[in-house]
Amino acid sequence: MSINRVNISGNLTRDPELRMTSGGTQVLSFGVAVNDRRRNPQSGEWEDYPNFVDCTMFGARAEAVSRYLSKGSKVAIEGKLRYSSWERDGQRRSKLEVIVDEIEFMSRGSQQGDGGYSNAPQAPRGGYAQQPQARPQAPVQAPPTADIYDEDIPF
Amino acid sequence: MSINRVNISGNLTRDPELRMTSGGTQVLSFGVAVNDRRRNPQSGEWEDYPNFVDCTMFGARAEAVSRYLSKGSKVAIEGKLRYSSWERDGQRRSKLEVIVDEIEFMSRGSQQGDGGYSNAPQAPRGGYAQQPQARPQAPVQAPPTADIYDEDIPF
Amino acid sequence: MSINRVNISGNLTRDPELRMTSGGTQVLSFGVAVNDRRRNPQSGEWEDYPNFVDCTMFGARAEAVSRYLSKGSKVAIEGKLRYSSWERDGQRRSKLEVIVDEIEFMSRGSQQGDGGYSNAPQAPRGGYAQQPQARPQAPVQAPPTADIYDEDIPF
Amino acid sequence: MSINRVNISGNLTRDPELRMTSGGTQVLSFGVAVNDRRRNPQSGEWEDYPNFVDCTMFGARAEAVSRYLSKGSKVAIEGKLRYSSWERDGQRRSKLEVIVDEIEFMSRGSQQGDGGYSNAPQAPRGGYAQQPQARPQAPVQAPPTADIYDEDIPF
DNA sequence: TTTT
DNA sequence: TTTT
Repeated sequence: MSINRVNISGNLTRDPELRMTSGGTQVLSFGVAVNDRRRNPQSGEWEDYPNFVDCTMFGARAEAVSRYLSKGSKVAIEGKLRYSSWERDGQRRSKLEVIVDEIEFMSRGSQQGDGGYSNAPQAPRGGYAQQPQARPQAPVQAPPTADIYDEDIPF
Repeated sequence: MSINRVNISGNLTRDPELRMTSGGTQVLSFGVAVNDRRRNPQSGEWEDYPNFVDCTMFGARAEAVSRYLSKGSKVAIEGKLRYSSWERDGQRRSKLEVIVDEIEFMSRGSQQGDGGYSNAPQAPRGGYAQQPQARPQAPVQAPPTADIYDEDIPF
Repeated sequence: MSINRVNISGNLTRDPELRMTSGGTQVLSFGVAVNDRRRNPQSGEWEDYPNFVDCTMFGARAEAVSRYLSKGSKVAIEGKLRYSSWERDGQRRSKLEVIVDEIEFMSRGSQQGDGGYSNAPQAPRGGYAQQPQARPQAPVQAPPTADIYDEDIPF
Repeated sequence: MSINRVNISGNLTRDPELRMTSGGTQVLSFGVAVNDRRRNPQSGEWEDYPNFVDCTMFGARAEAVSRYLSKGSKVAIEGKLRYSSWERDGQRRSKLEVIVDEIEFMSRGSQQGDGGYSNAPQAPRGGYAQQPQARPQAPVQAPPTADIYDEDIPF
């Protein structure tokens, strides 16, 4: 009917949260920081400006995916925009988020202590009862940037 | 660096607004309703759920484009997500919008009185000083839907 | 699994062809010219370079859509890339095409004689038995471009 | 003008090739296999159907990127479709490829011998004179798939 | 011509 | 704040 398509890549800003609708549908929520590299008008330096995008994923895959994602994980996502609005304290609020159709893991998250990075998903930790929120919060280790810019070229 | 790409189609929810930054850059703002056709769980009827997407376009094309768009215009847009946040009344607010890289006109808006439809952009009305907001608000004439669904098929 | 997403807009290069698989699935084939506007390095003039993209659409919607499209129709398409290869005369041949998930009509095609353009889909001509290939081949009337460029701006 | 946007992810089918136009522009060519997971109609098993997509990247980034990619590397790509045609042996030939605007590394390729995986790009091996084609062809070590499917869920 |  |  309409075209509604989003493709983004970035890092999870928090551990994903898994919940269930009353109808039994699994719902996974997480935030993705999509960095925009721009030159700072003042300093002239290149800086990353994060675009914080809330993402929601439904269904059985949501549950499976949740076990492989944590804060810091790098992902590529395909989905669509979804608008919602509500009222709070007499004020109209609204948000725009991304409903995830496809997700690819570009790294495991920050849970490992070895300092290594891997495109292999982390081994799922804990049983199905374990809530993602219950994971120990390891210090976030910034992954090395995987992108190349003209300014990196030494000639 | 990151991938950040949005493709949407829909109808303008209001006349576009053109303004200028202090640096002289033209900025065009408009809203697009991207409809999502879903079956109403209660009634079982097909219904359009609108996703309201705020769009911003920069530069000289913004000014040109503004003369061809009005409330109701159907457009196809390519752009990227941009997040911004600010504080109001001690409350943190944020929004996600689409920065427009490419726009295509799929109809003229609602300004014509002849009931005809055209994919030709409306002739630009008025000179450069005329503000889009100043346009007379003609009654909106709904164009027939241009999409075909399985349920339309009579066999 | 993988991300595979294409969004294009352009004009049909020929009337669509509808056929049926042995399994009874409807298959619609058409070509879309996606114009790329580049400056000619010799003349310095802006020129449109067409990218010819073969598109295929499956299922009941394919049949319905076929009645609203003809050579010259402007469409916006969302789909995915599909590769296929075969052998002919001992030579390996391959092609890349777009499998259509979503299509939007941006104009009716060239079948009308009035020279007018419309974003209303053409009234379906003929009953269900009528094959698209049977349509009289009207001369193609180039639709006016619906896009605005910087160079159009008279100041 | 037109919308022309492609987002894909997949694995390099060969080491990238870097060349230079007569005008001094760097051109990087590589193939990407974008897998489509479908159930085999005969066996009922899930199988990967590869879509082989030729990719071309221009400019200084092309040269930089070439040092971080090799056969097997997983990438996410954003770009546009480009059609070209030519004549060979009196036969008209054409191809559709993707011109790369953005690339992200989702793994290093197959050049390492340590069996480890990393989302960190491989350290660039060799000086600028070294041609990608000159790289020793290490045995390809398949990374574990980074995607989760419903059928992986053990309940 | 093909990757995982 | 909303379009069709």
